[in-house]
Amino acid sequence: MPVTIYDVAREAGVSMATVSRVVNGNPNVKPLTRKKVLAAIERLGYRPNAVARGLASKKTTTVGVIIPDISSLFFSELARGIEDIATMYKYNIILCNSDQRMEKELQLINTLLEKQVDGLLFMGAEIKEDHLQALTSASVPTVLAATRDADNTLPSVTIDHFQAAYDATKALIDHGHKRIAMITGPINDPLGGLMRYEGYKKALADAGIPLDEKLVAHGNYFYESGLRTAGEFLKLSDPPTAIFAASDEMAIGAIHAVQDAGLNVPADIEVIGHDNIRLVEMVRPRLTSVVQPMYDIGAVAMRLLTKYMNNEHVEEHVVLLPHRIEYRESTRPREN
Amino acid sequence: MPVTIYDVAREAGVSMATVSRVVNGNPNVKPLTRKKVLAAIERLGYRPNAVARGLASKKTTTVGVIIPDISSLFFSELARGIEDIATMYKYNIILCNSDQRMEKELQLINTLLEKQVDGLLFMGAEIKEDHLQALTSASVPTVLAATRDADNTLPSVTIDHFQAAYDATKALIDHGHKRIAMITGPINDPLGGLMRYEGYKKALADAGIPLDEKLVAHGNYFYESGLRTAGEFLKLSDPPTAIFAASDEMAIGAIHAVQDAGLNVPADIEVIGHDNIRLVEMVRPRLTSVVQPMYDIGAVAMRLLTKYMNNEHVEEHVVLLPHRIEYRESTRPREN
DNA sequence: GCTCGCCCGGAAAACGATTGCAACCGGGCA
DNA sequence: TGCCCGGTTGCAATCGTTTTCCGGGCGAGC
Repeated sequence: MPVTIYDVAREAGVSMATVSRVVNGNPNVKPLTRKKVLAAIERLGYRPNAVARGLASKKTTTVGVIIPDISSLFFSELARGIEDIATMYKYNIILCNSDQRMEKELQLINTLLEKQVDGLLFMGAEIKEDHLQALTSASVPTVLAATRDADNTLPSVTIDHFQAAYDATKALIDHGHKRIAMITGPINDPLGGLMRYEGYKKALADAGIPLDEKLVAHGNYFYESGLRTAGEFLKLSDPPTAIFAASDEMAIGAIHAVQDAGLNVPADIEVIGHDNIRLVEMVRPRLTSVVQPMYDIGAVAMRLLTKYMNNEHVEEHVVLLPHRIEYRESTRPREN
Repeated sequence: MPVTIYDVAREAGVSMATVSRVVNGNPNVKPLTRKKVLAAIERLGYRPNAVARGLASKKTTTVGVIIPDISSLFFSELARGIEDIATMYKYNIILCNSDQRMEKELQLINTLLEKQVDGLLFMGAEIKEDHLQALTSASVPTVLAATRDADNTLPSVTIDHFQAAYDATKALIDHGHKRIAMITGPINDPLGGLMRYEGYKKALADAGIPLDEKLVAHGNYFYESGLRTAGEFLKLSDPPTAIFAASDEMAIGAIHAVQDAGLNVPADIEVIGHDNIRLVEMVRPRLTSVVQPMYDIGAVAMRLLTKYMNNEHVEEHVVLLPHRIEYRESTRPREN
């Protein structure tokens, strides 16, 4: 039978209330009394029951995290940022994989609310009406990380995907390319799929380069799909001279497709990836990539959430983190 | 104010006890009554409070997971295995990063026990006396994943690291190599550092090849350390003709070191990695590697834990999963 | 027609904390 | 000497469930 606050109270000759005060660092306790209580706690090996505490105080110091797939390089880095900041603020994380399946996402939200989490951190692709409804069905603050809902009703932390794709495409254009292929994400991913594609299109348009549908493919962010779709590009009668992929894995797949075709990166074809995951440094040639600060996105999102949980004032609930392009050997050195 | 079981009871015209029975699927409820209760639940949008439930039932359906670093490819895959099985058995996961720091590990164990987790899944390198003591200070079942304590007092799920390293080294020997380098893990890692090293030594000894200390380096499992230590090997007057690394990242680093020196893998130097993370398919040449089934280790560990939590009988508390070598292009085709 | 069980469902006691409120205790001040 | 006051402490209600124990009602067997 575990020792309870009552046992400590008896042992120390005080009331439960006093023990509770000592445990919670309430200053209204005489130093001598505090010492007695602390001694009793030590002697008995008392460990406060967080569940009971949660029931009484209506706070669990736990936040729910819904993530598409923790085994993904991208999301695991994000998760690390989340967890670090959570720890810093004394919160624990209940981690759930959703596989982006809506049904599972909704169910997870519900489960987490049942567990009385103090806040919710949500990652996913599309945010539908059902999500919003589920998320607001209880009054726990929610923050979206690396995602946004269509009309920005929920707080979120992302980068400007449109601009990022624009920049990457522009960089390729500045290198003199006219035939620039893009491997984007699934069409149902508003940010990774659509926004990046839009940025690509805009950059082409601004440069007066006509869009060629044959140079656009949709991948699933994984290596395989990059390898495959880039392979298709190379079979065209008029193949691209540069490729921009919406994920690093796909970009690396593209590089290998190029190499397998006996061509050289970057001499024959330049490649730019997206996200700048750790992987980009582990391939030859090392991959030029749009830096999406995953760790920071997670960290900032969690920080934001703590503010909501403490009822602190936040001035801007939609935060855009800066991005930039990290140039490596999969693109040719710039002129300047 | 959220709706409670009491509200539901009033709405349905029954007692709290009956509502509880319905919610928990207790069969002792007349179908008609059940229907009334279910209707009331629906009408009110009742969501059971898991904290209160946990207090009353002394079960939280939550397990604590202590992991060195979730952003590592190796551990995130493991975590995925854990989470999948946990979900399957209706458990949630509280995920904590330890960075292998003992102090933090002990503190995390304590926090998780305070939160009344029903079980603990621990990953780390070395298990010391302090760990054992902390882990047994409450009576929640614990399983080690991808780790073992020195005298196997705790349940654990791993592969046979000694044999795995032996096999890898042997494969290299069978290819005719005499100068085989090893990049192993830190010396304070009993499995990844020591055991693998022991297996390597034994294989050499069995083949009558003298151990050359200059061909042994300790890395930290990361790419960088593979790149660096392999670079050192190549500077030797009598460099190795094969390298076995205790992690895939280090192996890939080694490959790049070799390539950067103008040599060819596998023609000049063969390389074998360890773990078979997803990365091995994303480099050229693709990496031959010892398969450590991370996902399965996590899954099996979690499954084992559920058995302990349900007081089911388990016949073998130390489980060794099978390993094998997956041959790819970083080694030369075998003769047979 | 009566008794014996068996279902069902209710009352109420845990579960282990937090917390508002009241009480107590000296000391300072008038 | 009496009163007020601030700092400490205790009492007891409360949080929202689960679960034990009990009793009422009803069908069946004799």
